[in-house]
Amino acid sequence: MARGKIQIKKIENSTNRQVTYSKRRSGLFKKASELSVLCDAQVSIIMISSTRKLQEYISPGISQRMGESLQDLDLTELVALEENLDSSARTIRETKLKVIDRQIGTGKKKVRNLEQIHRALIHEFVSILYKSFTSMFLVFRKLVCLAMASLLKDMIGEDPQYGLVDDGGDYEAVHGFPNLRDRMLGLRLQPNQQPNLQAGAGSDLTTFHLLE
Amino acid sequence: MARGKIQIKKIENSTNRQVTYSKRRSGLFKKASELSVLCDAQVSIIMISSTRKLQEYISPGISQRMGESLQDLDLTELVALEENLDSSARTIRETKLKVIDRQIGTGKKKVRNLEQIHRALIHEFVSILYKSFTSMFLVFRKLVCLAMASLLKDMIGEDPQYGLVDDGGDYEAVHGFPNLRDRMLGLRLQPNQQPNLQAGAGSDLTTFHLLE
DNA sequence: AACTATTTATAAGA
DNA sequence: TTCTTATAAATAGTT
Repeated sequence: MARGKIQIKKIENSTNRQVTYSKRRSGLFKKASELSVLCDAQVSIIMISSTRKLQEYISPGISQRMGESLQDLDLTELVALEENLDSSARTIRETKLKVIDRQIGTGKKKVRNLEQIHRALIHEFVSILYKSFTSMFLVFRKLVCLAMASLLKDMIGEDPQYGLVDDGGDYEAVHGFPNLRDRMLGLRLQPNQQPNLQAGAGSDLTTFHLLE
Repeated sequence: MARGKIQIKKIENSTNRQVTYSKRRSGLFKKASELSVLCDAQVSIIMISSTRKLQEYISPGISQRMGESLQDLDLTELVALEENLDSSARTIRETKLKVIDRQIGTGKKKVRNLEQIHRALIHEFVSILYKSFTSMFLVFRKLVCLAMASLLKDMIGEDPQYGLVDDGGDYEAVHGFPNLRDRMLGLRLQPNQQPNLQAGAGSDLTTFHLLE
């Protein structure tokens, strides 16, 4: 868009492609940031470059209860969040039932007003749901990253020479590892494992170096 | 950025805010699309407007094995994907072990070459991992949306008059519903439930109307 | 939805 | 990587 018009097709030159990626990523994140402020919206962007780097933008102010640093999230948070969600839903449901009780008690009238209250309750409930959705995604991504880091550690781990002991060849015992689901569940017990993660300086931009 | 410079702060006028949201969302998604093509990258954007609409952009070509329409995903896909991932990891591990065997068999030489092969295997493994990550996110989001739709159905469901039968007042039995986790697990058994979902016409833009 | 005067983003070059 | 700058693209305010 500058010293000449370009065609929107893959840039074949690898260097140019990376430079353009970097520039346009900045532009995209800036636009996302402006949009979230101007329009009071929540925006998340996840990108994976052709060089296998995962980078993301998450607009601030996602949730007062779950807005803690990404680094501090673990699976227990997910459980807490779910309980939080259920608790909120329960409160809303109970309020609704009280309203229904009252309406029925006064003779099954004021249906229109009841419907308005009902709508307001739904509104609050959905608000909680969508906040939870965003938060749960963060937890989920965090879990996957931790599991990936854990798997990778097994493969590139402490053994550039594969740590092999020529003791008969039970390689499977040395190299075997549990599947991703077991690993994710296992993280519940060891929450402070750190992936090889490089956070932007206090900003909303985080870069994960997936490959050494 | 046109007929006058603006300050990047919340637009207080609701109409203007929505108009700007719509315009800038288009711009953001266009930029994302261009970036993914130009730089051969994968880009996902998730936005929630101040009017409680969730919208997303996902760059095409995510995965040949999981790239099916979002509408067709369900929890069984997640399980299949996980098995797929484990299978791939196993293949890579076995190949690696064969290479190690051969190297050891020929006298524990060629360590440099072995390391190169090892790196290539890691590379392939990470490639599978990040594809899986993206796919798993899609499945996860889909699950949450289904669960949310299911919960919402309970609240606004078939009963504008709350479907109450004045039979003694066991409202809890009528209005009680399982928690989100049970609901998500339950979806495994009823995969074709549809949320109130409105997909863009074959494009990469999907809008979820979270509130009627 | 369209129209433009401006601002902003950015491609190419340094 | 960062800067410069000519030019393309995005968009704020208006109709």
